[in-house]
Amino acid sequence: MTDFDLEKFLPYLLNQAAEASSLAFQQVYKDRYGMLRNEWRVLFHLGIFGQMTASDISRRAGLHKTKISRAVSKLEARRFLTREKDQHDRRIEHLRLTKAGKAAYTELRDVAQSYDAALLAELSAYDADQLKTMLIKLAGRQIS
Amino acid sequence: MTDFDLEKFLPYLLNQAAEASSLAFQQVYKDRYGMLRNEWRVLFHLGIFGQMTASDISRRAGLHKTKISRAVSKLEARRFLTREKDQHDRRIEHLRLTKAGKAAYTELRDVAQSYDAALLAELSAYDADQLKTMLIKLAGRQIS
DNA sequence: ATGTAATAGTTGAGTTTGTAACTAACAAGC
DNA sequence: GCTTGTTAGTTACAAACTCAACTATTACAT
Repeated sequence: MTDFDLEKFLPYLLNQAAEASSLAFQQVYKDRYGMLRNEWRVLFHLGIFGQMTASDISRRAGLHKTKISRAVSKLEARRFLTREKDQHDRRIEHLRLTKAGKAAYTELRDVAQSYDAALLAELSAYDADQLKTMLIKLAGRQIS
Repeated sequence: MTDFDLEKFLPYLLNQAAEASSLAFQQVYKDRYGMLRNEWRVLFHLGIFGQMTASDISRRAGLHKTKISRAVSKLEARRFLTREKDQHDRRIEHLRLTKAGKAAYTELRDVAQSYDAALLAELSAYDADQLKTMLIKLAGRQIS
C-alpha cells in the first residue's frame, strides 16, 4: 500500500513547512495586535513601500482585491492607515500608514527579522540562500 | 522606506511558494472530484496507509480533528470510504477506502507524481533533494 | 458625444474554517 | 461500585473566505 510518499510531495510539503514556520509569528500579530494574515500583509506592504493603492498591493502580494478591501477597512478602523483619493483618477485611493501604523509595522518587522534568523539558524548561510532562491523560483506566479 | 525584504521572509515566501505550487493540483481534485484540500489529504492518507482512524490521520497530517471529521463525512457521502467501529473500543472508527475511493486515489496519486516531477524539473536532482530535506526540517512540527 | 469596455474598489450570499462546547466510551483511583 | 479524568469524534456558532454582482469612474472607438 505504501506507494507514494506524501511527505515528499512538494505542494504538501511546502504547505506543512509554511504552516509550521508561520505559527509562532502568527501568535505575535494575532495575539498582540489582533490582526489577521491579510492585515499583516497589507501593513507590511505599506510599511515597506510607503504609499500604495489597493490594486498595487493586490498585484504585489498576489491577494484578491476583496481581501485587500477588507483588510484595509480593518486597518483603517484601527487607525493604522489613511486613505486619500487621487486627484486625477478618483477611482483610486492612496493608502498610507499613520504614525500608529508605522509603529506597529516597525515592531512587527523587528519580530519578523529575528524570527526569520531563528528559523534559518539550523541551516548554513549557503543553504539558506539556496533555499530562498529555489522558493522564489517556485513562487514565481501571479494569482489574480 | 525599503528596509525589509518581505519576499525573503521565510513564512511569507513559503506561503507564496506553497500556494503557487498547489494551484494546478488543486484544479484537479477540486474541479474533477469536487474535493477540498482536507478531503484530498484524508483520501491520500487512507490510500497510502490503508486502514486508519481519524485520530491517526489527525496526528500524521497535523490536521485538527474537526477538519478530519468533516472531510470524512464528505468522503463517506461520496462513497469513497467506509467506517467500521472497533470491537474493543467503540469510540474508535476504522476508516477504509472503497473501490471508488481507491480508484480516485490512484488517479490523483498519478497526477500528483507527474505534477511533482514537473515542478522539480527546473531544479537539478541534487537541488531538489536538498530542498526537500530543508523543507522537512522546517516542517518538523505538530500542530494539533 | 455617445456607447462600450475596462479598472478601482465594495458588498452580499453561500461555503468553509476555527474555537469551544458537547456526547459517548473507556481508564484509573478510591 | 462510583467519581474523576481522558480520548474519539461530532456539532454549533461566529469569523473568514470565495465568487459574482454591483457602483463609480475613466478610456477608447466610432
